[in-house]
Amino acid sequence: MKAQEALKAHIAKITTLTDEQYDYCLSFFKTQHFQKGQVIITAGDTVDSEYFVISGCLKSFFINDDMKMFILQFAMPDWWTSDYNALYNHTKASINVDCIADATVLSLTSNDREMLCRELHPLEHFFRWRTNKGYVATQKRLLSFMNNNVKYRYEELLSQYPELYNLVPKNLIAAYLGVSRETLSRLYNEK
Amino acid sequence: MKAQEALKAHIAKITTLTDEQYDYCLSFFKTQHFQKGQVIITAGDTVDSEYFVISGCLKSFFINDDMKMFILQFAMPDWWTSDYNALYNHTKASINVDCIADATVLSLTSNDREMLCRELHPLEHFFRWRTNKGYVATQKRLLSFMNNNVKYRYEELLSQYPELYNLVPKNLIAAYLGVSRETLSRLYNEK
DNA sequence: CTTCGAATGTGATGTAGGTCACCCGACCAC
DNA sequence: GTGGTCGGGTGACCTACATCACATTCGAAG
Repeated sequence: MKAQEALKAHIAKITTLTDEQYDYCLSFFKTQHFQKGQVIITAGDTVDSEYFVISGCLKSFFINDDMKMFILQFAMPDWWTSDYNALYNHTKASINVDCIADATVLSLTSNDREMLCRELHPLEHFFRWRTNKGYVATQKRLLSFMNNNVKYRYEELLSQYPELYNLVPKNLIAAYLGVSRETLSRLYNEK
Repeated sequence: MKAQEALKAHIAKITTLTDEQYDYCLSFFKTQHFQKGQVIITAGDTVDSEYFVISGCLKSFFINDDMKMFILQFAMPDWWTSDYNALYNHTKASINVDCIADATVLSLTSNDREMLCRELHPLEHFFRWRTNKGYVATQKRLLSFMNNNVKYRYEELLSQYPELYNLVPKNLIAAYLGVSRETLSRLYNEK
């Protein structure tokens, strides 16, 4: 199946499993389809899975007391997303995940992940690598946040992910950059 | 030895090793002492180790083109620090690490870490856990950055790590919060 | 004791970005 | 068609914080 092949290729970049091991692993992943607008994780609910994006686009975001939205991540193909804080600490979700563009994902429950990591050392290696990549990327983003103004961060984002420009409405881009949509709108029009 | 016992206890919270395995692991860690002001990692140099803090305090920080400093992390006892981006991607360091308060640390080279992870599955599990913790914490900090004003973040920081108040000069606190020291100074005096 | 520099406080002024208000046009559902 | 919602633009005004300049305190080195 196509979706599983994509995940297999993704894992194979980092670690090596036998075909039997792949089949075993992949049997715990569930293919799911989401439509634009569909909610996947709701703040306050319990979370038991993480999601590997095959196609389409999800977003993970936080809503504060003033109902303002802050986007943690646009999850594009080959990316993973969930509320990892809730997932690892077994607490209620504090962030939301929903679907921005019709998506196909593979979902894996936290229990199954831990079980697979216990049974298959190479897979634990893979997940260590993956989390590490997320950690480094988040640190970079934090630094850019402290260091650079909105304009710079906007151009940085679009040069890294040009596809976002057409895929995602500007108010969501603004929520990712941590500015108001008005300010973002002024950036590329004036000057 | 005392330092090694602290690390052993730290690892034991997450995973289980036999005494022989502990001895083996710990033999790759090197005890080092640093004095206040001493530099541990310099941006531009190569990085080959990460550091587990036994006592004292280190900071990891970034210096931008205007020579402004941004602090990524105050590394207190039981914390790990390094330039993980450089360490994992084998690039030159882009951040610096130095010593804020006389410190004892255990250092581990990246090569040894990878080798130990390969040989000892439980240790790979430990490192996955640790990175995950850092990832979640950094995401939280990023959200707080987008969401909260300086005053809130200042109080959040001090309520979480009250010992910083006496240990660390205020200009470093400001560099962690991403504001000027003048603004921080005004926060607790006026009002 | 004196000198120096680091850490800190504080006033005056500048500015990036937020907030509010209102606008338009596109795309539905009915 | 009409009404509603969503994405997006723009003007007027506000505010949090930066920047610059200078003063003060205090501890370490001489």
